[in-house]
Amino acid sequence: MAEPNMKDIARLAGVSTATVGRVLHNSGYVSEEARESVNRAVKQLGYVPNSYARTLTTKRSGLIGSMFLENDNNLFQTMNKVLTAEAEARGYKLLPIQVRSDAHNEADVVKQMVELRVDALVIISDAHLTDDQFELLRLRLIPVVAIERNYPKREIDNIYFKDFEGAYECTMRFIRAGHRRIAFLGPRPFGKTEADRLEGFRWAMMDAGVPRERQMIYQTEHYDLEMGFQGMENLLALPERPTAVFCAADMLAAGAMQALYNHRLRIPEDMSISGYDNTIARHLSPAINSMVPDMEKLGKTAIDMIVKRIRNYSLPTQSAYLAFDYMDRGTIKII
Amino acid sequence: MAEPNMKDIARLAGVSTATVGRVLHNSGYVSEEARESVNRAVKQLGYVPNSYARTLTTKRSGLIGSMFLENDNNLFQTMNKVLTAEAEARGYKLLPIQVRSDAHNEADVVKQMVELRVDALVIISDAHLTDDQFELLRLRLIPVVAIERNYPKREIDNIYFKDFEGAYECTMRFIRAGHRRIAFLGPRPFGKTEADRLEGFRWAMMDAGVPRERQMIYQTEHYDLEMGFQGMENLLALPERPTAVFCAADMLAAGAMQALYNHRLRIPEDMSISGYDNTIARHLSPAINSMVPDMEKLGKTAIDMIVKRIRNYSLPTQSAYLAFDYMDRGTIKII
DNA sequence: CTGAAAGCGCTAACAC
DNA sequence: GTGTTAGCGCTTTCAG
Repeated sequence: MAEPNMKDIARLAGVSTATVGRVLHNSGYVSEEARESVNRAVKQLGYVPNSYARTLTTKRSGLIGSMFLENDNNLFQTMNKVLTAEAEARGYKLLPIQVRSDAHNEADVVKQMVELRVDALVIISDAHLTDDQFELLRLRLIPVVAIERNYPKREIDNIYFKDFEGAYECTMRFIRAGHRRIAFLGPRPFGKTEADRLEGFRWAMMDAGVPRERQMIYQTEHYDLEMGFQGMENLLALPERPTAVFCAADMLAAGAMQALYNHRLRIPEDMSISGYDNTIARHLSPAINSMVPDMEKLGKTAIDMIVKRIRNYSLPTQSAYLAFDYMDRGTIKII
Repeated sequence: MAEPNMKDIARLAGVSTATVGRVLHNSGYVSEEARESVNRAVKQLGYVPNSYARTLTTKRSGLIGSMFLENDNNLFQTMNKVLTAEAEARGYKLLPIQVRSDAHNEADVVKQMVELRVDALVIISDAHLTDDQFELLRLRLIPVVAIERNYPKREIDNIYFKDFEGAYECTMRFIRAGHRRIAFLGPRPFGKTEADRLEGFRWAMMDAGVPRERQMIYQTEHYDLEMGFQGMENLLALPERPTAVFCAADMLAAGAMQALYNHRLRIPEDMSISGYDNTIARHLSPAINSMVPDMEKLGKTAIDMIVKRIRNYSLPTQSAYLAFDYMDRGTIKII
């Protein structure tokens, strides 16, 4: 018998399937005697409940989907980890689906999620949805929470990190250490996250008395290593080099550091540097300062929003801003 | 109507659910007329099939589970990516579940997989199972393929990488460049993979005329950055320093490079180095030589083994050894 | 070419 | 305390 079911258990235990159910869910009154014989039968037959039958009846999958793009760094992986942990703590399971960039796949992920009847969906960062997909989710009354993205026209909860404050603090650290010629090396502001990081830098610099037009800013198209390399090369070629570079992502810092290495410039003696997001900062030579997002809080907040909205779909839109911690690894020279 | 089903479609299209099914699966004869009105109804109602009902009837989930431990590097993530792609090409979906190390979770993952009625299971590297869990899978006739691990007593297919050959080649590259004082910095041989890498090094060295007892070997407990750092510190403290270090994992190389950085030793001028597995090799300063596992092949092989065993569970055990490619980034000095 | 109907395994009333 | 039974939405014969 490859697939024993409740009926098999009931028969072997000499009870009805209802009683088996009661034992399995610890609900209602069951005699000690019945409970034991059911448990024995379960063990003997190696019974494992069929989640499909259960979901079909209860119309509740207990699944929270999570969509994310493939990505070199492990930021999304970490997010999924905390989401999984928190989801389980609240009686749900996380179903993480990586959106591959090839072909039709992108459009199908949401359909897949709906097919699996997820009770809610987390959209991580730039795993963008089309209007049709949002519409599908709305029709199905599936709560959606977006991380690091906002969809103002839609009833979608969102969670952001305090990127303005984070970038401001990062820059301030350089300033307080005596730097003035500080460069910004980061992506062009294609999203709020990116824009906030740039603005955080700009405001800190202005507060330090460096007017906007005199600020050194190198913008990249993405978060790629090569672009960080190129950025640093450009900055080094300037008539007046910066003494410090604020990289708006660890991966860009990694590329930048390869350029520094080629030029035989040392950190922090010849150049001060910091990264952002603390993804690979710890693994570089040397390990660099970075901003650490509060992941625990992310998990808790996201799942909390979801649970609330599952209870009441028509709640007003929820928002949250989460903090960073500065991780100092000594890559800023004090001058 | 939040959840239209086949009956709703049938009613709206003026046909029976059987016909709806035929249209949905492109099977059997359906009049053009019927087909169109069904498709129209599907669109109009935003119908999405209920996978739970389908699975309940067909007793085939179309899911292939994949279990892996959380891990700093993105090797497992890459594996899941190729497995997903290949699974989809063969009409399956991959269900990747990360085994968290906290509490009971470890034991429950397999049960979860069985609850979801996965058609097969991939065990990645050291996501080890207990005897009970194997037994559960065997009872259910669920095919299992293990990557980088072997379970000789059980009917489990396995896939390995050619770690002996890979390590041999890595070491030979140093030797051919004129090095003799080559150190091994890698994990103690707690598994076949690890043992093979160590042996590959040893044999290459012996072939180069360095007797076993004169080989410099520093063994670590795991693949941690800190252990790589410590290892390099130890090697540098030797009366006769190595001129080259073969790191049996990129992460160890990253740690080792932090030690080199502190000592102001440059790569490859002062020390030649190579990593392994090509996980973060590309991101380090400088980017280092590494062994690149053939991931495409891994995906294809794993899913192929699985499909074969789904067709015929009692096939003899299948094994595969996959090759590496050497990636030269110029971190070996020619002497 | 199309429809009716019998399950798949489980849950949740509702009786007893 | 326990058992009966009616679905959940789909696939799949089997008749037409």
